[in-house]
Amino acid sequence: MTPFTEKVISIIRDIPEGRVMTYGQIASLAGNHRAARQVARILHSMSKKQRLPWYRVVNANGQIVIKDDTAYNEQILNLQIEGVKVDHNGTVDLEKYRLQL
DNA sequence: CCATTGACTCGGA
DNA sequence: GTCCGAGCCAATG
Repeated sequence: MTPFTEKVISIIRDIPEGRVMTYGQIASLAGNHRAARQVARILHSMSKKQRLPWYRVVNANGQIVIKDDTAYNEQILNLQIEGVKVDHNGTVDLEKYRLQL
């Protein structure tokens, strides 16, 4: 692991309910604003081994972009449970739910 | 160890 | 609004 990875994980764990963050935002906080992809990758691999609210992470457009359909639906479901509205495109209102720092 | 991949992002046309 | 190209770098094989 790298400090970057751990930082990303801790940041994600701190995302409160009903809020979301973008990959780029997290990457930036973790030290590399260009490591958005790694953030995504970390989620992909870590979510299998740890409990992370990975579903609170969306891309820069507030849209859920994920290949695995099962996880995709799961993400939307979890967000809705927390009160985040997701439209039929799998997009959330960033202006409203994005966690500002 | 080297090569490929990818839940991304940004800027330009 | 769209499409394209390039950057970035950890994880995987």
